Amino acid sequence: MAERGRPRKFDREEALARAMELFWRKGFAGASLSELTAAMGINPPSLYAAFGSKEALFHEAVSLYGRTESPEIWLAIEQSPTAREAFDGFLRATAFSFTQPDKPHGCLIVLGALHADDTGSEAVCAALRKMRADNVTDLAARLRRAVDEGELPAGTDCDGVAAFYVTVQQGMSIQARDGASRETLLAVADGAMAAWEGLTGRRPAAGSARDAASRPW
Amino acid sequence: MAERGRPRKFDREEALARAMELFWRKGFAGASLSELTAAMGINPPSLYAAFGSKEALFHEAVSLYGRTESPEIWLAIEQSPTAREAFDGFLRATAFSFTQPDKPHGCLIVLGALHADDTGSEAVCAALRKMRADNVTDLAARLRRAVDEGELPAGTDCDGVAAFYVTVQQGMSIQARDGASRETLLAVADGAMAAWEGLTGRRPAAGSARDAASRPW
DNA sequence: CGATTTATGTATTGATCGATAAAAAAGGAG
DNA sequence: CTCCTTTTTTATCGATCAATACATAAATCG
Repeated sequence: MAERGRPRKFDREEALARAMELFWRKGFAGASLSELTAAMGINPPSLYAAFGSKEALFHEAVSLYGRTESPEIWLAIEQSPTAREAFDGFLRATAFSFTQPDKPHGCLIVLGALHADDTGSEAVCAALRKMRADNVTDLAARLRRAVDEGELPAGTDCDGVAAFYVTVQQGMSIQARDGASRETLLAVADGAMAAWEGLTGRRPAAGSARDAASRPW
Repeated sequence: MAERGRPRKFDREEALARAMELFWRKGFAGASLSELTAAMGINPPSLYAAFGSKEALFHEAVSLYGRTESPEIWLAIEQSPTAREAFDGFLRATAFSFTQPDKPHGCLIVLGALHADDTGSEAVCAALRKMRADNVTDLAARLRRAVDEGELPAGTDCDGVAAFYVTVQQGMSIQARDGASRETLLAVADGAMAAWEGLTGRRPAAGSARDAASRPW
């Protein structure tokens, strides 16, 4: 039952946290093995013995990120009594999470691996893309609940509204990485909420694209 | 006056277009020299003789991108009679530009170099960041013009509104890269325009962050 | 104790990165 | 033709990439 062999000298969770921070700041491809091992305070063989590979380490780092950095955001979605408060809290918690002092700004899941190319990062890129898609699904589910509960009209385009708010959140990752202040991101959140009534009120029946005849572009 | 020496065998503009397309698809760090030379149909010495370095080639590619891929978007800003039509056209042109068949989806300026780390891409990253910041400035200038012309009230937070719409556009880059359809992006554009009246109507004086006590909803 | 097991530190591995050296090739100038 | 300039092709350069071989160290087991 007891541990066999030489005991590990470093704290696995602590090393993983350092790796997460580096991936968050520099992306999957941008964080090299030498940088990772330096940040984690270990040598390459220890990294591979403990985590398997750079890609496996990244997946664990993303999992840790989801458990430690995002929860306030999704708590707002689940625990707010109304969908409007849920989405407002979602965006406001995002503004706070993306501009924490002493932490990389923006979201690891958005900024961690955008290009499906970088040295065999296809699987990594696909995993993050799926997480981003799941976010849209979760937001849409919250909107459908609001429709069922009578808060929103039956004709609400839940997928479209969810896509809009996720798009704003993803844009906030770029803005945060570019140095936008917390106040600026909160103003962006307010802007997005200004669309709430228009988006969730009675919609013009079918289709979101207006007739193209009137606009040459 | 005439050309001296052995004439160049390849078309410089054509090769640059191929490089732009590859950078657009894979980012600055993700596009390797071997991939670039293969796409451009030339050997490394020809690339360096014609463009100087990978970074200089990227800058030229970004310049070409701005001249060939974006203009419709900024035409909408300058030529629309009202600010509302300007921003609506801006987002709709973006939705079209980001989902062109046979071209990488999303924006090179947003997706080309997000992490200031990748192998000496600091200058590249800073250049794109400046272009993104200039976009906010340009949008804000259009809003100030609308204030001067009486279309928008004097208290309009032009910088805040511009930040909001740029954030939406940047989020559309992520969405487009993730496979969002043109219709989805147009719906997102409609969602952002649903915020127009709320954003450009009379605002609560100073500051963008609300005091939580007086939610108008 | 010796045997076993696991982790560590050092030193590399082959592959690929961005960037060039060197020499042959293709044009105009004399 | 012989120079001169510039581009071409071929074959790399040293640095860095992600990932390991190998021998040693530190623990438990019998």
